[in-house]
This record gives sequence, structure tokens and C-alpha cells, in this order.
Amino acid sequence: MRVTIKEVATEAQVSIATVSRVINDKGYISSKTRNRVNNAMRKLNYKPNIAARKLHGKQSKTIGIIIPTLNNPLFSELFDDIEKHLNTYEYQTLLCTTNNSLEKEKQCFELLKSNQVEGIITSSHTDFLDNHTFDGYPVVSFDRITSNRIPVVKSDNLNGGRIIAKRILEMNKSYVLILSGTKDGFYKNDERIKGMLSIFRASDISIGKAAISFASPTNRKLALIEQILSGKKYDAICCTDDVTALLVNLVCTDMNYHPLVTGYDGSKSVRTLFPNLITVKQPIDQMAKLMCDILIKRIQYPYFISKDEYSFPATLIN
Amino acid sequence: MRVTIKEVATEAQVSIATVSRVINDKGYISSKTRNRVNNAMRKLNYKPNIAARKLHGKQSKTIGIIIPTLNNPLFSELFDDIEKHLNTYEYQTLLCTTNNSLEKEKQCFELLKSNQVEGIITSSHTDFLDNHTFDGYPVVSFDRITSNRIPVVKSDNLNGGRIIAKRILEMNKSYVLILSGTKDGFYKNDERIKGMLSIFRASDISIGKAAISFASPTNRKLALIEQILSGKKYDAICCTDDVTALLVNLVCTDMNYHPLVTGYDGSKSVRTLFPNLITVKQPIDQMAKLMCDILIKRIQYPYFISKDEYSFPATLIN
DNA sequence: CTGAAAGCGCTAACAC
DNA sequence: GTGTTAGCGCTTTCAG
Repeated sequence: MRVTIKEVATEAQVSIATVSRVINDKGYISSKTRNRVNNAMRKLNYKPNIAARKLHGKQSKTIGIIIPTLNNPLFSELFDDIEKHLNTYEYQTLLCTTNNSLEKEKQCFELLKSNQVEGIITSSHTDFLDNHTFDGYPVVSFDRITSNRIPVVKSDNLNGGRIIAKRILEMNKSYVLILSGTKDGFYKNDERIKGMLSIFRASDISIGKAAISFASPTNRKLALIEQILSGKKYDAICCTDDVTALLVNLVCTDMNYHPLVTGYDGSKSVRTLFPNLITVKQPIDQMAKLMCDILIKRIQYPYFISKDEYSFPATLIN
Repeated sequence: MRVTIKEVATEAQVSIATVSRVINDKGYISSKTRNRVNNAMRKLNYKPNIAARKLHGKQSKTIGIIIPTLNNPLFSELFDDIEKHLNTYEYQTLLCTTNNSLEKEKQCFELLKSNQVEGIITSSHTDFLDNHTFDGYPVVSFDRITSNRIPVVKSDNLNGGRIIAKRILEMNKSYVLILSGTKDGFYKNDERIKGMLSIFRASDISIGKAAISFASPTNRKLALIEQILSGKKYDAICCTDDVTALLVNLVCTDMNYHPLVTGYDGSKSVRTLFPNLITVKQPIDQMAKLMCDILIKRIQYPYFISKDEYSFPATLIN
């Protein structure tokens, strides 16, 4: 068995309450005892049992993270940034992936609650989060619309769409396909698409639309894309995310068909590995930081009222 | 507060012990009471408090995962596969990233222990894991050498290196650079390099060697690579991992310099996004599955003795 | 400033 | 078959 607070107390010749106090830096303790306890902890290599701490319902010092998948650089970077930032608050992280299934998402939520997280950062729908399910947990959402007063940290998708569309016009394209990386028409994609349309409609470009399902395995996606592109009639294809854009590029190369393909998200690894991709960058690191800050603030000051929405600028790459 | 076992007991008109029994499916219970309890749980939407369960030291039903970074498709896929597979055992996962720092790795280990994980899957060094630190926890390691009887699941790096080298010879290259993606010369890279050398040395090819540090930020890596390649004297560059190979390709393109560049790892996303990359594939999914199976077996049967090493074949891509 | 003791939600003897 | 009860390791009143 691991060393417990009791043994530390014995070693330091104090009560467990005192040990607890120095661990949590609460209440007044003479610096003598504090030192004695610290030495004992070091000597015995004591590590608090987080489960026991969680049992009190407070101070679990862990935040739950819900993301669709790590196999998308947007989300793996997001997670990375979130984790790094939470660590500076001495919070740890419990990760759940949903693969965009509503079912799994509910399970994630339950799992996180079962694990007594103090708050949740979600980049999934959360639409279903009625006040019952969500039980007063502090929650912040990444880039998704949510109903009931869950703050959303997003970037300006409407403008992002406009930026891309303008870029397309600059390049004198005349038949563009808007390809959504998700069939279910999430808010964020809608906004991006709305932005694109607002520009395209004011020009004399013709527009096609299509969507592929986010959760499909890659092979399936490639097949779908090939089918969609089989007519080869577009001279530009605007995707609502980078991964879709990269897959489209693959298929096009195979077909020896070379339209202009644009992406969206602009994660670091996509930008370095595909430096020529025209895309829109969301400031992932800043968004991650803000989400953490809001959440921690909300946890520490339960009456802290956040804004409903925080929006970051979206910037054109290439 | 969330609903507890007590309230379920009251609702079902039984004792908490009975409720606990039906939750854990232990001991004999009449099917009547079982039903009553199940109904009560459903009605109240009861979810067990995992922290409380962990407090008993057993059945935390969580496994700790230590990986260097998620910003490498090898590891994000590995994690994904591990998580999926552990879920089938009804285990959850606690993820720690080390960015290959030994310091952070030790912290991860402590963190996981603090969280009462039942076992650990690590893809980091683990060399430092003396029997003290590691405290009898079941541990299995991904592709790294470990000292003391921690089973290692790896793929045949020696042969992988040979395969790549043979491929290079087939293409009549005559001056190759072996570029290690890590400066510290981990075992696995050594083996890969050893394999390459065993083939190259038997031919009349000239060989250069270089290494860049795994933990560097991408920009730094690019700069290092540029420096290494500034002589432009190689007609083939064999990297010990795919990410390094991709970065090399980027730099080469910039320099308008076109040697053959090979990678190693062959994760799914690299294979789909860079279908022409010559690389060696490790069967990540199978390795993940095996690691989970070994670990769970070891947890369930403490006297289960695993082999010291499980090796999977490495296969050439392209 | 420090200690005693109650209790967090749950499991596991041990009774009946 | 089911209930009683003693903890698991820790935090937190409440006394002193």
C-alpha cells in the first residue's frame, strides 16, 4: 500500500488534520510544524490520494475534456493546449472522445460526472445538455452553439467564410463546390457556409453543395468524395475543414483533376505540412487558454458571470 | 449533490449493501430485488461515484496512459486504439503526455498513481522505473526497452531498418543520410538504424548520420534540418520516423533539392495523406490491442507471467 | 495554532 | 438472500 496521510502524521508527530492543512495551505500553521510535515512528506515520498480527496465533492482538481476525435490535428492541438494551460493551474485533465456520436457524448458526460470533475470543456454538440443533465457543472464549449447559457468560445466563422470566398473570387473561379465535412449541419459549419454564400451570391459564380459525414472512416470518406467529384465540373472546392480539404486533394490527384481546394481551421501541423493550402486559421492556442481561464474563474467564483460568447478573429492563410 | 447509493437503497427499500451487490453483480440476490434495485437506479438516474470506489484501492477501472505527445499521428492513433480497446473491457483511461521529458514522465507516473490507476501503458522511456517507483503496478511498454521485467510490445525495428535500406539500394542511391528523429538515441531508433547500417555496410554506399531532438518545436526542427542539409550532398535521406521525414521533405522542397526521403511508423493518417511516402508500417492497432490484453490479464490474474517482449512484423509501404 | 471526530460514497466482511 | 457495520484516505467543522 502507498503511504498515507496517517503515516506522514506519525512521522511528523502531528495529527492528520495538521498534515492536511499544510498540504492544502489552509488555516494557520506555525512554520516549525509546517517544516516538520514537509520533511516527513518528502522523506516518505508521500503523494495524496486523489480519489479520497474527490470523495468530498470538492477540489477534485480535474477538468473533463470532451472532443470528437484526436485524429484531427485541430482537436489534438486543442487538447494539447488545454492540457498545458490547465497544468499551470495545477489542474489535471480527463479526456473523452465521442467520434461525434451523440450517444457516446452522453456517456462521456456521465463518465466525467462519475469522476467528479470540477468542470467540463466540450467541443461537441452539447445541445442536449438540458439543465438536468448538466447538473450545475461549469461547462464551456468550443465553437458550438449551445442553448442554455453555456459560454461558447469560437472564432468568427461567418467572416472566415467570407474571407475564403473573397479569396476564391480573386482567383477568378467560376464554379465552386462547397463541401461540408459534416452531414448534420452543425452551427459552425452553417456559419462558415453562410459567410461563403453571402459573398458568392453577390457575384455571378455558380455554386454546388455537398456534405460528407464526419464520423465516417477515411476510406468511406474518400469514396464519397470521389463520387461527389465524379463530374469534375468545379474549378474550386471550398471545404469546411482542413482534413476534408486534404482528402479532396488526394482524390483529385488520383483523378488527375486540379481544382483549387480550400480548407478551414489552420491547425499548426496542417499549416506546416501543407504550407500552400489556402485555409482560415482559428487561433487555437488563444481559444484554449481563454476556455481554461473562464472555466477556472467560474469554478473559483461560482457567481462569476461569463459572456455567452467569446469570438476570436479568423485569419486567411495564403 | 448527485444521487448516491443511499437514495437508491431507500427508493428500492433495501440496504445499500444490496444495491452495491447488484451494481457489482456479486453474491446472490433474488431476481425480484435485483429488478427493484435496477428500476430505482434507472428512475433516479444513479451513477456510481468512481472516486469512492477507488478509495478501496481496487477496481478503479482506470488505466493510465503515458505518451510523449499527441501531435504525432503515431501516438494519437495509438492512444485512440488503446482507448477503444480498453472501453470494451469497461476500463477508462487517464492520459498523460510527457513531451519526452524525463522530468514530466516521473510526474506522470506519480499523477497516475495518485489517481489509483490499476495499470499503466507507457510509450516513454520507463528506464528509470526501478521497482520502488513502480510499486508493483502492472505496466506494459510500447516499443521501448525497459530494464526490469516490464513487458515490451514492439515491432521488428531491426528488420524494419533492413527493409528500408534494401529499398534504398534497389533505387541505386549512393550517398545516404540517416537522420534520427531523436537525439538521445533511444533503443528503438538504434535498432532501426542498426538494421539500416547492416545492409548499407554490406554495399558500397556512403553513409552520413545526424539527429535532431524530438522535443524541439517544429520551427527549431526545420532550422536544424536545413542546416544539416545545407551541403545538399545526399541522394537519399532515411529518417527514423515519419514526422521527421515529412519535415525533411518540406525543407527540401524549399531548397529545391530532391533526394529520396523515407520515413518510419506508417500511421494511418500519414499513409493516407502522403500515399507516396516510402516508410515502414508498425501494426499500431494490433500492438495497442495486445498491450491492453496483456495488461488486463495481468490485473485480473496477478500471477500471470507475460513474456518480456512481444514483437510484430514491420512491413514496407511503397 | 493544533487535535478529535464526523463523514464523503462505496465495498466487503460478518451476521442473521 | 439481505442487512449491519467497519473502514478506505482525506477534508473540515468544532473545540481547545
